[in-house]
Amino acid sequence: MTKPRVILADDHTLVVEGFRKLLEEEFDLVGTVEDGRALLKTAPTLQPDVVLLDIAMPSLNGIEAARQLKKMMPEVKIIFVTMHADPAYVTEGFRAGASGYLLKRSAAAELVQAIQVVLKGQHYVTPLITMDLVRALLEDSPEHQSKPAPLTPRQREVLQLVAEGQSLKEIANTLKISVKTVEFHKAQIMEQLDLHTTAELTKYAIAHGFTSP
Amino acid sequence: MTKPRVILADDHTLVVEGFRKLLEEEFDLVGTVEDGRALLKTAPTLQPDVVLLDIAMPSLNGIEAARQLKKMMPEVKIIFVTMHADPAYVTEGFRAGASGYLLKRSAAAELVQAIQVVLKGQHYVTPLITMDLVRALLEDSPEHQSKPAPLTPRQREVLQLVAEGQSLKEIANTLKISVKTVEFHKAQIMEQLDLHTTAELTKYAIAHGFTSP
DNA sequence: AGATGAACTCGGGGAATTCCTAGGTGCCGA
DNA sequence: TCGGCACCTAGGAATTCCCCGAGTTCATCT
Repeated sequence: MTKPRVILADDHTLVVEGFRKLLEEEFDLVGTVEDGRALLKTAPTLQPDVVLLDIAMPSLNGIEAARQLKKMMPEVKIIFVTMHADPAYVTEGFRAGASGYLLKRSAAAELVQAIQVVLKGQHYVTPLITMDLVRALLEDSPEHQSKPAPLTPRQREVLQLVAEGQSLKEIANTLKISVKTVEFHKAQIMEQLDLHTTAELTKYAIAHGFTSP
Repeated sequence: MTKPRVILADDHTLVVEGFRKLLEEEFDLVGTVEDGRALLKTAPTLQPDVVLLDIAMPSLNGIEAARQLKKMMPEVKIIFVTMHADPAYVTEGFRAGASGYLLKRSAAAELVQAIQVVLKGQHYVTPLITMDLVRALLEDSPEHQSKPAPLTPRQREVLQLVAEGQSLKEIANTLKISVKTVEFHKAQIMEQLDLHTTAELTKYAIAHGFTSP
C-alpha cells in the first residue's frame, strides 16, 4: 500500500520542520506551503489526499483557502491545525468544508490518528474541544445558512489583504486584477458594512478574524 | 563532551513534539513544560543550560517567566521562540534577560544555531527582525525603565484619531490645524514606527492601547 | 545673547485612493 | 432559452493622501 499524500500549510517554518518529522514515517508529505494562496496554486499539481492547514496565515487565511480548495478539489480532506480553540473558528472551519480540527496543543499522536480517521470519510475533532459543537453543527439542518457571511469570497480576500497592510496596487498585483477592481471591492465592502475609513475596515477585519492585531 | 541541557516551554504540545525531534540530536532535552509557572518550578531541579520559551503561555507568560527565572538562575541562557514579531515584544523580551529571539517562522537551522550562539555568551536574533532594535536596546543606558511610548503628545493624539476612523480632514477640524499638518504628523509616526499603510498604523494603535478593536 | 534642537505648523506637486458609472460573466429559475 | 441577479471587472473625474521642503515657536545649553 502506498502512503497517503499530505500537504502542510503553515507559515511557521520551525513548526513545519517539526511536523515533517512527525509525519514522515506514516505519510508522504508531498509539499509544504506558507500561505493559503500558495496552497491553492500548488494543490492541483501535488494531488494530495489530505491537507493540514493553519487558520492564521498571511495573504490568504486558512478558512478562505479551505473554502476555495474544497470547491476546486472536493475529494481532498482538510484538517485544521491551529491555536484557535474559539468555537467561532471551529464552526467556520467545518462550514468551509473541513473534516478535522486539531489544536497545536493537541497530542502528537492525534495528528496521525486524525489523518487516518478523515481518510476513512469520518470527522475528527480534538477532545480538547467540546464535541457538542460539531454535533450541533452537523445535525443542524443543512440549511443553517442563517448568515452566509455578509461578504463574497473576493471581498473577503481583499479585506484580508487591506487589513494586512498592503496597498491597493500591491493587492492588485497579488490578485492579478486591475487596481480599479480592487478599489471597487474595497468600496463595496465599506458600503455594505457602513465603514468609512481604512482604519475602521482594519478594525472590522481584526474583530472578525481576517487578520491578527 | 556532554550535550547542553535544554528545557522547552510551550503550551502547544504538537509543536513541542516536533521541536523534540529537531533538538534531540544536538542537545539533551531534559524537560518540557506547558507554562511559565511550571518552568519556574522545574528549572532549579533540571539545571538547564538553555531555556526555549514561547511568550504566549497560560498561567504565567514567557516574558514574566523569563524575568523571574533570570533572577533565580542568572547563568541560564534564555531564548524566545514565538510568533510575535512586534518590536514591543522583542524589546520586552531582551529587557527580561533573554539572550536570543526567534520566530516560529524562522528556519529550523536557526534553532540549533541560536542555542550554540547564546551558549558562547553572545546574543542571537533572527534576521527576520531588524537588528537595529537590539543594538539600540543594549547600547542604550541600562536604566531605561519603561519608555513612555516613542511618540510626542501631538503624534499620539493624531494616531488615536486616525485609528478611530477619522479622515485627515476631520482630524484637522478636530484639532483646529491644517490638513497638511495632520498629514505631516501621520507621516512622522509612520516613519518612526516603520509602518507604511493606514492598516498597519491602526493595528499598532490597537496593540498599544490607543484605541479598542 | 546666541546657538541648538525638538516639536509643531504649512505649501506644492505628484501619487494613491475614492466616487460614480458601466460592461461582462456565470448561474438559476420562469 | 431567456431574463434576472449576483458577482467580478474596469475607466474617468474628483478627492485625498503621501513626499519633498521650509518657517515658527520655545525650552535648553554654552
